[in-house]
Amino acid sequence: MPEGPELHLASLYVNSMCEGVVFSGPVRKSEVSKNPDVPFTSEAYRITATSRGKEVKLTLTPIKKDEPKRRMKTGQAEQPIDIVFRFGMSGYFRFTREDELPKHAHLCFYSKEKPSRVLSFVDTRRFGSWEPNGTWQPNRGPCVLFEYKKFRENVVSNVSDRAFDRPICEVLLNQKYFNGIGNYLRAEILFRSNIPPFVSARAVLEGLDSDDSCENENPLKKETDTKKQMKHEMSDLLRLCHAVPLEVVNLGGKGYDPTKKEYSDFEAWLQCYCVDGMKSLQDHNGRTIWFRGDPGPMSPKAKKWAKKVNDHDYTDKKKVKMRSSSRHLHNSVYLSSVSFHQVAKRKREAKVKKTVIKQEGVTKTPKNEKDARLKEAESKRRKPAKTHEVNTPQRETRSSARRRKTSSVEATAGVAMSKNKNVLSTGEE
DNA sequence: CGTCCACGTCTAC
DNA sequence: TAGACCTGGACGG
Repeated sequence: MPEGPELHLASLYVNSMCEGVVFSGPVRKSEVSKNPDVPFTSEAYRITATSRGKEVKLTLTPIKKDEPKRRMKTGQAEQPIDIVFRFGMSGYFRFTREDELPKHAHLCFYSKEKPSRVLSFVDTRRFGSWEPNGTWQPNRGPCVLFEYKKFRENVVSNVSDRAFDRPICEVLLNQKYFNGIGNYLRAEILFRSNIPPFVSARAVLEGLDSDDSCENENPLKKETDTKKQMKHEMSDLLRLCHAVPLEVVNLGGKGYDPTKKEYSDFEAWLQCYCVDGMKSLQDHNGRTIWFRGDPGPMSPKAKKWAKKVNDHDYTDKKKVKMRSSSRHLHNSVYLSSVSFHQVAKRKREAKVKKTVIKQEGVTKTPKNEKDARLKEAESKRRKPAKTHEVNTPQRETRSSARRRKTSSVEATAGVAMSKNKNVLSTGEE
């Protein structure tokens, strides 16, 4: 669940669920968590939340009574405290009855009522963390959602930073500059801007104005600037870093609470990430980047895999093959956020009908366009084309009809995508 | 059953 | 620039 929009939706969730609720007693941590204890206890306190980028801050505010002395004695808090959370890969908040505490609830706040209700921080994989009396992590930049102006200035005034030497898709995950952007957002943002993922970040960003003209509400200016301006604004990468996550927030808070919603909205919203017909590659940090068309000049090619088992091309290829072919079908395991889960499921189902074929290439020879076209045509023709890997013909059972996205590991130039989102190809070999 | 994969940081060689 | 840190769903055998 956790990129900027989900963190913000989490804060909205806490504020709406906990409005008017009085909490009481100590904050309890699960046995298994390695995060710090939260040394706070109060007879009566309230909880509110705010978010910034990929962090959420809970504020516990004791409700005033008029006997400070007594409270002092019993170690009761008088002053509010903040707890700053990072969600890792699977964190989220839930507010439930005490008897229905979710599995993997690692930090719990109990309400004062008889059968208590509990606000809990749930985190299956435990990559999440919290800091009592914490502040926003100092090395993280301004929030792409709610500090847009500062965010923009921070990037524009620092493009000379070595951090921008890298490909844009990798820089977008740098929280010092893009606090709130994560793996699905970077794919969606680049997709909409039509910028290949592996082009130099500096090349893309330098020349952008620290002042986003969209922010100027000056009507005169609007009039004078025409379509050109609009176009520029729409394609301005930094603006998209704000606008795209905002769209997710606007899909609704319901999209967040795993119990309530259908996640079809979120699924339908994705245009690139895990979408059939899109390509994917591992970036230099081993993260999967989804994109369409040309990967760009700084793409990692197939080195990553090739180098490992260099001599043994059989095993190596086999391995590569497995990844590429099976990966797409599975990216679904997002426990904390059903949305992703559902997304994958839907795609798989849709897949059955469609028949997409793709070709993988991780091997040498980037082929030329003609080949690409031939391949594509070929794959279109034979439906469930098995992808032939050089040595390992990988078979795909029709019955299991798994879904498959295209992947292209090679930096093959953009293979023209057919409009049918289903088809694609990119193969090498 | 085993392998692969996942919305993210972290720290250590 | 690798691992480490974790759990669990989907698949393949």
